[in-house]
Amino acid sequence: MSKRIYIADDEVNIRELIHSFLEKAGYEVRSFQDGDALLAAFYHAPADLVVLDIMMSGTDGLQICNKLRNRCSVPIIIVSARDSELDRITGITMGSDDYLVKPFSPLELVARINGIFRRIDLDRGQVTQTTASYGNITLNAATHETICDGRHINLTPTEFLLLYYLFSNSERAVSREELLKNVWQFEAGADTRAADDVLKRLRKKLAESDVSIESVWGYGFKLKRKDFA
Amino acid sequence: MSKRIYIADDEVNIRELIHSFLEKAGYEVRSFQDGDALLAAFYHAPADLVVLDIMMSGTDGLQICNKLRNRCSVPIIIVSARDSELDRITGITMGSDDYLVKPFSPLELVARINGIFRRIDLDRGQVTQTTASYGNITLNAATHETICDGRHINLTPTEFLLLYYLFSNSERAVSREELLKNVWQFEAGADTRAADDVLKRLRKKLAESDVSIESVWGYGFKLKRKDFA
DNA sequence: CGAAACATAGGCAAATCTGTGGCAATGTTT
DNA sequence: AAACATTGCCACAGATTTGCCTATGTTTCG
Repeated sequence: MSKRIYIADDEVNIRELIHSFLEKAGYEVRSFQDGDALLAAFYHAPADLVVLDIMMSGTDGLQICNKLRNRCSVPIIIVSARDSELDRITGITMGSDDYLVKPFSPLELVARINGIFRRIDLDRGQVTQTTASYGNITLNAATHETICDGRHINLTPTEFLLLYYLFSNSERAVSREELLKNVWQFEAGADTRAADDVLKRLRKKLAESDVSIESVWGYGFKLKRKDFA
Repeated sequence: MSKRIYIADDEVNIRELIHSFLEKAGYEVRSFQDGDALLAAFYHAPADLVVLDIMMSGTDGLQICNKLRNRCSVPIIIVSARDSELDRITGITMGSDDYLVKPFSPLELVARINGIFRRIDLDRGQVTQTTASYGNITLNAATHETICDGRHINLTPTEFLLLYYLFSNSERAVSREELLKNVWQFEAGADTRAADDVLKRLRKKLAESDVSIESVWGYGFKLKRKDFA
């Protein structure tokens, strides 16, 4: 799920610059003219990270930072035109996670934001990879979602399991028996065309995608990318 | 317990400067002439944070950073005489938590190190933190209060537990069995649709909110924000 | 070439899953 | 004691899934 970032800066140019860069980086962004507006929105629905200018009309960035910090552990980045050692140290000591001096590179901001999220992930120790990809399709085992070029494909449980198994063994052909054993947990010997049926439906749903499921005559199936001539 | 910090820098003056400042700040410090020595010591006894110069004899700082990152989640700060946007972005993207340009203020380094440890503490606290948020809803485990847009929502104990569990696992789909096990503490296999019942009531109560509880066919449930197209 | 084996597509119906409203058992408050 | 809240269960309806069946291609092999 995409992370939500709130920005407060009273210079409209900077605000929109940051906004567009962060959106391009895949975040959901909302920007605000001043800290009080941000704070109100945050109370309404918390963000995953906050970018604050120090010099704003109304409550200044440091105070906003303080209020947020008292309330929760949301990561905060302060951006400011003021550049002195003392300013930077104050900003960080007051509770912000980083302090950038204007003019700063939007790309650096993005990198630092990514870094903060990475730090949080590392601390959480969540390194479990739950996705499998092939061609332009990605399966997410954690959410049971199937994405093709950003679009959502609706797969039934059996279809999902079968495709996931194929994705996990994309480099080789898979036999029907193997599918029945691993997807259906049947014991070998079951004489059923069930796998063919699911495959039939999968092919229909994946028609628009990059991925095709070739049949290996007399054996089973194997994944292949369509654009491979 | 005092935290242990390792420093690698081949300029002896800088090394000792940093060393003394960090010790004054209450950390246990060991410094090394180059990255390889630091790495060897780290394998022997890991540190809580590492400060790396980029330009060192032997393996350079970025590579050391990489090796450490592959191995564990220790926080890393890179210090370097090279100052360009690209250098900073590369450093952070490669896995460091911060990038400081020489000459830097030792006090700022200390402040940033404190900041990183604070971030880790905040994240750790999060696990046992009393509040969980999703969309515009915040659950407070301590008071069993549920707030949506500042308004109060009245949840029964079971509803609260279930929603709290969903909030804590908002990034993935949760199966019925898992819910029964964790919310009801039933052992698996209980054939009950109690979860569906609570979900039914929850959905009704959350109808006005940002949050919707989607069902994952044949599996369980997953949180989703409504304003997401 | 022709037959047999295998694979695919469409349709169908049984089985499964999910949401809803109602209801009763239990415990709690007034 | 009566009103209330909570919560699990049931039955029903609607939707979805899925295995099978049949008809129709496609490949292999004698």
